[in-house]
Amino acid sequence: MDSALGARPGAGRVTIGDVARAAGVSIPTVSKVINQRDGVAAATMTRVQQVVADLGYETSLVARSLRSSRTGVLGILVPEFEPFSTELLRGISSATTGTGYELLAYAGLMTGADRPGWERRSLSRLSGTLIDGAIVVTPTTALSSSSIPVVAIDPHTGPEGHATVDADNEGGAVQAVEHLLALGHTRIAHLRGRADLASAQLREAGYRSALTAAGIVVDERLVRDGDYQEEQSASAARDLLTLVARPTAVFAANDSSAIGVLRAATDLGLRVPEDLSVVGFDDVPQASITVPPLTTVSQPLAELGSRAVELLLTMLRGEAATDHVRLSTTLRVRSSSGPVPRD
Amino acid sequence: MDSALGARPGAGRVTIGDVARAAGVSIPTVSKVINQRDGVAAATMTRVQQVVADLGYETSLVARSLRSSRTGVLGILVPEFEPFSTELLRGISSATTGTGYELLAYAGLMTGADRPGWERRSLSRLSGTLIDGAIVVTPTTALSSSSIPVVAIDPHTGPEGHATVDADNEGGAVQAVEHLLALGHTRIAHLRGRADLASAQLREAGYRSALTAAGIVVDERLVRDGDYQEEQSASAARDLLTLVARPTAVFAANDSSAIGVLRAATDLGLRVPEDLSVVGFDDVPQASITVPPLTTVSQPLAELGSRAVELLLTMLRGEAATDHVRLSTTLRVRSSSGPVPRD
DNA sequence: CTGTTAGCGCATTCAT
DNA sequence: ATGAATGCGCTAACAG
Repeated sequence: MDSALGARPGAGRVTIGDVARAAGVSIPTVSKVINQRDGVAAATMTRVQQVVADLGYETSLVARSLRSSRTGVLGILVPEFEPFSTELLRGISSATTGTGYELLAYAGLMTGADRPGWERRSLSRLSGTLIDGAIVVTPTTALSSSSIPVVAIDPHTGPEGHATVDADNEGGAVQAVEHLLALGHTRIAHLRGRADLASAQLREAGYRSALTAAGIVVDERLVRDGDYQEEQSASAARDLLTLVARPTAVFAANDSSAIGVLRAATDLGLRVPEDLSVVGFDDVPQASITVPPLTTVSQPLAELGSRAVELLLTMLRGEAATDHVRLSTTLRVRSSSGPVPRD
Repeated sequence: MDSALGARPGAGRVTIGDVARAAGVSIPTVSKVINQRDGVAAATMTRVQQVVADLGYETSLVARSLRSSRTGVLGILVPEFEPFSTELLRGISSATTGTGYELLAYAGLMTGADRPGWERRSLSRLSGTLIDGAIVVTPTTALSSSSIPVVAIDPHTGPEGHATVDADNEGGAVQAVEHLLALGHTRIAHLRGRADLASAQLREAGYRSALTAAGIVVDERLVRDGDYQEEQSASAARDLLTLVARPTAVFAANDSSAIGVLRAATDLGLRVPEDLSVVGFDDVPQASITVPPLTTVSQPLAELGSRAVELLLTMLRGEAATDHVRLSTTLRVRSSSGPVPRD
């Protein structure tokens, strides 16, 4: 007698087998009841449902997805959960509510050498199929051949190759620099982002074209690498701000960089915005609580997320979809930018 | 020649079988190589590793978890992705980085009648075991008998029954009310949260005890239901603010409610803080960008998350752990509170 | 209407 | 050192 087998459901999970045994039917019958398939007597059906309720049984996502091709779950793949991706998540979440899909956000949390390629790995791990479709946040490589529909948000390689939702990086940079020009600044520095990322290249391009359009020749000494990081930006800013002819304004490629500039300025005894104007990019929640509050280019993060969901749902329905959505940015003027200082 | 078999990995996922075939070995051998078990010749090992790299093979989380008991993934279960849970996520993410675990955040996105019990259902779906342990955010029921370690963040039923991390709700409410008392307010109203939630009850208790300690008898007409929601709070606030003896200050049970109060005040032509002081609870990112910026009780959300991770990791290691962590709150004084108006 | 037989992709004995 | 067989929980064909 295999005594210990069915007796103690308290130990582990309740499986479909436990339900079948308790209801006195076979496993496939329970499966049919659960999946609302017909071919089950009404009496059997209610009895099974009763047992399911009693035992608190829930089908295992894992086992089901191994066998069946549809799970009703959308996957969001992010490198880690930081302000940028969590804001996207909010938009994704509200756009998904009521569609019948559930959400599964996955962070590989890769560090160092493993980092590049995280999106391929994560996608591969979840595919096959835990999820019916995926939204990949800031992938650094193209996700061309995947077995499920994939939408990329702000891909670092540009919009080639897959369905994409992104913000107007170049246009946003132009807005930022034009704002500074309008305030009278002419010596405007730029802390660029990671050279390998499309967004960084576009923001730099916007910076250059706005200056050129205003008849200003770009002074290459005023263009430094901030790498999208606060630390590195702070040290680059220190260099910049101790130049003989120091810039009166800095356009940083993202908010983290801008915060680094703010720190450097404070360390050097420069007041913002009286002595130095600073403009960032992204408008993460932290941007409004810096001292002074940061003027920055706002990306509609939540909307980026919801548009990605819409695109993905369209693809899931098998309908043709525009494979590229670009949203416009808006300049959020706060207190870190002001008129050029008179000397 | 079974030509179409191993040749086209582009079609679906690359499975362990594809690798085995390409490397000319059996599936178990590949499995051993991948899981770093010994019993494989060095030559075979490197050959298999080469093929794995070439094909970009990654073990399927799904298949592995069905068979093996450990997945190296921590699950975060949330009702949906809103500001509260995404802030927690950030703390969880940074605390998990470098531990070797990956993160899987799951939102059931239940609405209406299905809502209660979402945590049981989600846990059951992911258990068995996609995840090695779980952090459940604001569960409304006890998760006593689960097959994996579970930590609850801010459980709505109080700290009974499971490992818990929460903030000092009552103490925070006391701070908020004492702040208003210090500003000279005596007619202080309270918009309470959902009656069934422990946090709401504790905040109300703090409100009452702070008033009582100051020798003020609670005026029950000044205590209304806001249900933690902006809409309902706005309408309750409208009632409150049109009373003959209207309150000069409102302590709202959370920030959403406080924002509702702000709206109602504006609609009625009342200035904040000149005519009315408003204090919220939570300090979600939005609290700093309201007009005027909201004075509120700040919960250390990111730290709540990281402490939950620490607790969970301890449990996963099989060590004994204190099963209840309570973090203190701090009052964040911004501009929505001021001295009592003179009349 | 119900139960039997397969097999999803993988990890684990146990043979060889 | 390697491979054949088995089973995880579940669903899809079919057979009774």
